[in-house]
Amino acid sequence: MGPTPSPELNGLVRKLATIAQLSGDDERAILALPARLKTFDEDNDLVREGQRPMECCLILEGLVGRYKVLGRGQRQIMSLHLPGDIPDLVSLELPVMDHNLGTLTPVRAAFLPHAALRELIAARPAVAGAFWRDSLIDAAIVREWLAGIGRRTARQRIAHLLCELCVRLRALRLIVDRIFELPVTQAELGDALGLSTVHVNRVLQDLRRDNLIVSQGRTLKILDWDRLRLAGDFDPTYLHLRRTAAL
Amino acid sequence: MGPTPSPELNGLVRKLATIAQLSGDDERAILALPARLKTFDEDNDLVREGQRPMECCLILEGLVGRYKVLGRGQRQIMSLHLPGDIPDLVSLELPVMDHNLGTLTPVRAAFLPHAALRELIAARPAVAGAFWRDSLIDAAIVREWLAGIGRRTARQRIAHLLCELCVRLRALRLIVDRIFELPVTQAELGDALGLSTVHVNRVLQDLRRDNLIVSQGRTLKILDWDRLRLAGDFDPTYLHLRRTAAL
DNA sequence: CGTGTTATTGACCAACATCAAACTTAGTGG
DNA sequence: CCACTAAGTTTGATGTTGGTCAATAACACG
Repeated sequence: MGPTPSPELNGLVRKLATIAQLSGDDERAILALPARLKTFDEDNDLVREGQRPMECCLILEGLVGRYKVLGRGQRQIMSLHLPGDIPDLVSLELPVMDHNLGTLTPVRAAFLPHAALRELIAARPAVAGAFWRDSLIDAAIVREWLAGIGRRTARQRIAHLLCELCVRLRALRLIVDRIFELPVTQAELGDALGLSTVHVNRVLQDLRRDNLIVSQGRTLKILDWDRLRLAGDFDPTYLHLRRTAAL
Repeated sequence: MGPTPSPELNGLVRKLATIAQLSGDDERAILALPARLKTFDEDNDLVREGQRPMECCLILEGLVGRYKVLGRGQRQIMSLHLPGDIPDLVSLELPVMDHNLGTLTPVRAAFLPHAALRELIAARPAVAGAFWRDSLIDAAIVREWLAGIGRRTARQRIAHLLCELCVRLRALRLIVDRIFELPVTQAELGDALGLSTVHVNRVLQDLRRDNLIVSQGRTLKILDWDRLRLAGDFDPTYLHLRRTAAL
């Protein structure tokens, strides 16, 4: 008898369901993965550059950022990861981490041994395909960010990111309407968008002034989806979601 | 007996050899792939956003750029692809292209049917792994570019890109020393780096003035590798090459 | 030789960064 | 319940990198 099927791994199944179609057997095989649960405070690293992890971390709850620190201590966040993501799935094929994974909020994570994941992949081609697909989508999101940082204005970039997070959260059924927690500081937003904190602040004020969004505390509410989408030049194709319902 | 083993596909084998270890059987299976050869002039699209390709293109010769065109006609090149690359391998899992692939030089390419690639992947796990690994490295390169555009100065970005291309070309044994053709216009460099043509020009002049590089025509020669590397804050870890000899 | 593309220059400008201070908020312990 | 503190946000003043526009020079190619 294998390990107790963790209800914890349901998030992974749900996430994969947003991008691929899996059979009941596939899902059961995923749920049977052995997992070591762990919780982290805000601002902690799950995995660090240079490490050679023996496990992959599945996010159960909270927000994780993938980042590098360049030359003079400047941080660039390269992607944001939501519950259901396995941001270091990459470590299965690329043993040495070339970036850090850090929590932006308190995080609950499940650590899945490489060996078990490899078995799963070998035994269940559909799951292997879903994982491959997931890392390709991950890459597509990074490319979209690259295009944004390279060619979009600060206002566009911020609007775009808000749209992206909204769509991703809705696809995961973590929000229903267009109201969500954005538990990141403006400094972190800047690190993700290649902007300074001060500028992020000013642009956010603009967006509020224009009634595109409101935010009380860390709750963010998109007031005018269509105009925000327009302001951010946002087109969700690059997310490659299965159900366009997510829009 | 399958189709004639094309010497053309050797480039793919050589490329995969730089990132993964394949058996003789794996290599023979790759070489047996059916391929439709095609040549393109400079500035043509191999695949376009929105398309659903039924084949993947393997670059045999020339330089290919992956790009998007945003809102007001501004182009962002998101990656550069050298001979041996299959830049649209992604289309196997993500049927709708979310970007364009265009030639920056005249290009010879081999088109490989999806069906044949799927059979290859199903039959040879090591090849599947190599492909996965390849797309993960592709993503790692995009992340590095993202970090650069987000946080590095124009000078650093340009120096970094020159270093990257040099290392990649050497890994493929396409150059021996540090002299290579950079058959791209300054406008294209700008599109890749998120800079204007004018600024690219000025920074290149600086690099020449500082004796980091020389360029006659489109032949580029790195004069002072160590200082260029320093100027670009370049660390090749993210390329995940098998032989560090490439340095 | 023309003719079109690419590189170079100069003048000017805008977006965004930096610095530093004040203000808000949320949490903490007495 | 009220300081007190630390983190985050907001503001203003000022600086800089790199963009834009437009013209000229250098090539490359037929």
